[in-house]
Amino acid sequence: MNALNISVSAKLYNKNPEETELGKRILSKSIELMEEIGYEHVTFKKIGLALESTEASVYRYFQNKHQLLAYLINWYWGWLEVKMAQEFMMLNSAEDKLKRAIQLLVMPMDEDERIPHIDEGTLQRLVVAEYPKIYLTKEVDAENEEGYFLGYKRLCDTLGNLALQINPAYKYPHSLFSTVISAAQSQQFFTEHLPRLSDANKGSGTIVQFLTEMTLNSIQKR
Amino acid sequence: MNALNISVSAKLYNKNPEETELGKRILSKSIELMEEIGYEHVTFKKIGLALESTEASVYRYFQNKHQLLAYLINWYWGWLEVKMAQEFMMLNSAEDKLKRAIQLLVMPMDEDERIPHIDEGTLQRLVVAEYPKIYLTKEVDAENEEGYFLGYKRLCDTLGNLALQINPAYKYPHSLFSTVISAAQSQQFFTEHLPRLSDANKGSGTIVQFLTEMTLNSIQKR
DNA sequence: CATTTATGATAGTATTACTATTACATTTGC
DNA sequence: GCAAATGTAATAGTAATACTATCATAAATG
Repeated sequence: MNALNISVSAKLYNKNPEETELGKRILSKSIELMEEIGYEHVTFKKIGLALESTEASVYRYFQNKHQLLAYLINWYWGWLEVKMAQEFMMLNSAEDKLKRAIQLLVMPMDEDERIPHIDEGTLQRLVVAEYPKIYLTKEVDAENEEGYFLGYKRLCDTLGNLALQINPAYKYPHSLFSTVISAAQSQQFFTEHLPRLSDANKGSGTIVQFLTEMTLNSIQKR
Repeated sequence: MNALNISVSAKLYNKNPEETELGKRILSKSIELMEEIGYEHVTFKKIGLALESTEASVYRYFQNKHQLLAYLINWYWGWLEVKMAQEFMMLNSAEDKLKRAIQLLVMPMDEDERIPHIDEGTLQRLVVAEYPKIYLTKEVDAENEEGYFLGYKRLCDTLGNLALQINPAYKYPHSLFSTVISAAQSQQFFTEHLPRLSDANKGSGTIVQFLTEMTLNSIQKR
């Protein structure tokens, strides 16, 4: 049960929250709180209160709410990639790896006991509910240069390369996997809140099947 | 050059903006302003100022910024559907209609001179930059009941039915087209701001090809 | 001509998103 | 064991935001 560190760009915090107790409690509580009341309704004051600490203390770690969300979401993509790398070791074909990757994107996550201060399941639900908000802003270009989106980009690359192993002539690996990852998130959201926009009833099985078919049909040479 | 009216649910405004001059100017100016400075930076005060009117006047038409955005985006989906219906009359096969629909989702739009107070091109760019924000909130279930997302749902249905004409056994028409419509938007955004997440260089051609291939490969019986 | 409707002008409130300062407790380095 | 650095709490203050309310007036309508 050795510790595991997910690396997140230093531009995503004022002061590294992984390095102090309060920092870790901020991560833990803000995931909870954001998932519970929604990003828009969160303020640093409320986080401070929930921590029995203060607004000012939270500001020491993160410049603002947006940066905090970006941190959490990047952490999640980084963690998913580690998780995928582990699982891929047990698989041989690129196709099996892709299938497994799609499952990991969609299936509810268990707590990773190597990282006690972050509840991965809650974080996953947070990502489903909020992830496009980190790039859909007028600051996207500046933040892109700061590395706000590296986690997402890396994950897309990884999956895109698997696709190219299956069919080196496939022309749209980046577009396909940014689409698949987005769809993995939005289909979960739609299934729960806007069911007319999906064909899944409950559970993640249908979403996995839909995405797997779509992915493999797109890649395969014919 | 006869007028054309796009119907938007009455729950999406306090007072129908299409019915007064000021209302139309509010639509026109807020599209411009939101596209220019971004949703987050818009306030009703700024809209009032841009109109040489007042904050209070804007509040008479819309309860808040979120409702205004929802109105504009619904208007856009409604307008797109009308546009598609027109174009479909000139086409015979469901496949051709789907191909054309994807083009309309992605290609830059010309101003529709039947509706002088709305610049469809600017509105399209606004939708690309902001559309998930109308449903990614904790209020989604309540707003769904008010009809905030009808435009999107109807468009998905329409395209899903075309897919079923091609292959009545296809299992995921709703998921596929909510994915394709979302991807049409996000690929435009990525191409401009996060190019590592797409394979398109410039222009909308590559995006259209990618989406068309993905769609047809998914639907087709094999 | 009377009245409804639309708009403008102004004021006010609670909340948010910060910034700054001070003080104190704890850890660490020597 | 002491000094310095670090982490945190407490408090105060500011500018902007998101509204709500009221009143006056102009224009449209019946």
